[in-house]
Amino acid sequence: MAKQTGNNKPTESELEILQVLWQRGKATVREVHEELATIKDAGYTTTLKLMQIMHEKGLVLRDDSSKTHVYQANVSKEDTQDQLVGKMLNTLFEGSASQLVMRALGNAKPSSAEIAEIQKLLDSLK
Amino acid sequence: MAKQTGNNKPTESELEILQVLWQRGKATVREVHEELATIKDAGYTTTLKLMQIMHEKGLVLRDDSSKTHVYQANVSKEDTQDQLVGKMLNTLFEGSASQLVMRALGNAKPSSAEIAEIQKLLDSLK
DNA sequence: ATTCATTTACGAAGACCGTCGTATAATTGC
DNA sequence: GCAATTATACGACGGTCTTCGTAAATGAAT
Repeated sequence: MAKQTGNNKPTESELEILQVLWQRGKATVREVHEELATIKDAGYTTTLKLMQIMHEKGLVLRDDSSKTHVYQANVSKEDTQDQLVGKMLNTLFEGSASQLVMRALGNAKPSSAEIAEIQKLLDSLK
Repeated sequence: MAKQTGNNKPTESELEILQVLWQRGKATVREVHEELATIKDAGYTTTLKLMQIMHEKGLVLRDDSSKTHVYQANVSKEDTQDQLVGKMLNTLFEGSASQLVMRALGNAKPSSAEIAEIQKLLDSLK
């Protein structure tokens, strides 16, 4: 999976599309569009155009051997998460991960299973 | 401190300015600009314009009783953090706070003091 | 008072983003 | 083969963001 080069972070709409691609692995424009249609409404050509631009940017790979092109993500979910979490850490939490964690945990009540999982990670960090 | 109304989240540049205002409490355009100059270079009027727009949007308060206006944040750091963390949770972590936490903790090695603090919060959540 | 520096106000340019309309090409169904 | 459907390509528009130039107002210095 290609490393993300610096400051070309995906936009909001591109993230939505990446979400679908990360989940499905490969997908056509139509498939992505239908799935997106459940959470927003935009025309088919809008999704198409966005995915074409993402292809130009290198955010996705495209198999155009048949008429209906098949897309897949070219950036990993993990790298993207790191990139955006990192940026948020700098611009909003002065680089303090624990502050971010406190705020995330404080608001979104995690289940006890999730708490246990974090507990485990915490132990391994000590 | 005014509640943030829905989807008018501050832009990247506006966040940089808010950072300065949160830190200093009150500040003139010049002061904000000088501080920003240490991390980016843009003209003075650029900072001025941004702060004027932020004032229109209600992101900052302005005291213009003297020629040199004095600004202060009109949105709290905490609300802004919640707003952006929440959005990131939805668009990148499928609403799972623990996943976000894991990723934040995994990358930015927290000190043992920070770990202890998170531990405490975790206990209180159980 | 006249200059000089500082400040605000304002407009506008350039870039990017999301949106869509429309044209063209390919495939399918009859 | 031909019409209908489905896909891609492409241009363009409106909005927002960042940037800056320039003019006008204010205040300070001599």
